Amino acid sequence: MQIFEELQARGLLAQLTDEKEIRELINNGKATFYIGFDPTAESLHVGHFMALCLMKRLQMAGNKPIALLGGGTGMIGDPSGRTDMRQMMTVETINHNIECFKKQMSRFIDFSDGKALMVNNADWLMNLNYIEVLREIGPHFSVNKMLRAECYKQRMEKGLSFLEFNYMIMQSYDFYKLYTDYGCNMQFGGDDQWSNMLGGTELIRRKLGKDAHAMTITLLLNSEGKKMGKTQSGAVWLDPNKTSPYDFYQYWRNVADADVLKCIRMLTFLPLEQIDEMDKWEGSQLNKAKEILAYELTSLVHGEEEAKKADTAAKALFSGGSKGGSVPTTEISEADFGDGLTIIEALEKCSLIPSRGEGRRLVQQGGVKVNDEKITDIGFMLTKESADEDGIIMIQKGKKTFCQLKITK
RNA sequence: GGAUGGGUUCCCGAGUGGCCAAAGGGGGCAGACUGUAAAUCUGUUAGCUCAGCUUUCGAAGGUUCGAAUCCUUCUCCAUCCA
Repeated sequence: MQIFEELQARGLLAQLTDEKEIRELINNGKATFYIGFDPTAESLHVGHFMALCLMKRLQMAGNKPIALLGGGTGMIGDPSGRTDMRQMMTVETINHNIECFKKQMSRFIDFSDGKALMVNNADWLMNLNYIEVLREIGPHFSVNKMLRAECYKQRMEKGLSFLEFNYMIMQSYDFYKLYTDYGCNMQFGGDDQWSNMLGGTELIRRKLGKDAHAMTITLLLNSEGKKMGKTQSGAVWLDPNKTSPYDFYQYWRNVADADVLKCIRMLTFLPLEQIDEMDKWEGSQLNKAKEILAYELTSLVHGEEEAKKADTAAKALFSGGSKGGSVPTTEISEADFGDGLTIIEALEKCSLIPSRGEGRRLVQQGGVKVNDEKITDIGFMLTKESADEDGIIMIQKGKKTFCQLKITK
């Protein structure tokens, strides 16, 4: 099975400009393709991860990837599919984020010996001359057509600023620039990028009379149609300091039954035959599939060692309550611990609650356990006797959230 | 630039002088049931030193014993006209 067929079988392909051409190119390793990443945060997230995996797969098949960092486009902010304008980022933030992106990307993609390129569109976008651009590029874009683009639909009701409206033009220009400078003949991206990407192929055709191709990756949606990789408190980050390997593991361990197989297919590198086998699993057997998903992904993102730790921690906690592995730990000095902490103070210390009021409520509703024993008295004191020989007190919030409070000398 | 409508708590959305920390829904959190799933049911959802107090209804002033509600100015958004 060749790379194109594999991508198809994994359900990764969404829209393509020309299926036959693209198949031909990537199966024969003749594609030089780019994927753009706007530095919107200081860490990559799951959506980026999918794109990077795609990059890796195609690289392994002999194609040449270009990772484009959006130092210039990040100054504008992509309005695609959003209901309101992004907050504008300062130049400092953008540069900081770019540095973070670079580090993370190098862990997934081999950039050595020109096997892959990393470029920053700030290098050419920042110095454009307004009038020149208008005359060179402007005539090739129809405002009517742009306004009809799917990605602006939501914005036609709420309002779209001229700043954001120009995003598509900048992205199109990127593709044009990469085509002329690096022979980049293909662009990949998330499915929400489709109209922006078509802008690029169109521009290349109009300006150079050449064909370039675009292909989008299916957005990873859950069975309710929402983007995966998001939690209440924000995205699931790849940076271990922003989302710990344990939390990362838990996120995937907890996906809905209906989504497990899709996630395994799209996100892991497990052979398709093995996945098809799992497809037959049902009911509580799917729990096993979730473990595999969580383990595989954690291992890809954080390394095998971290994956093992998260796995042991989870198994220990959910089937007994003993400690071990990488359970989130909060340390407290003996002096700070003093004669003891109230249960509320302890919850606060472990960042398990956003406010003390919430803590009280939790305790009163029976949502807190200490060393596996339910606490319902809000005046409950943790003392040194609560700790085991290693000075650890296991605090549990709800069914799934654990934190060990460790008293250090 | 002109006219009109609007900005309410995490989101949507009621509220038009005291009974308002503000209806209802969504989402979140917790409990029950389970498989760390889904569905369902129940409770809860501004903060604190929690039967009390403090901060909140775009912003700043003002009227009033008392303002999310009335007045003034400012600001932001949408629609229509230019």
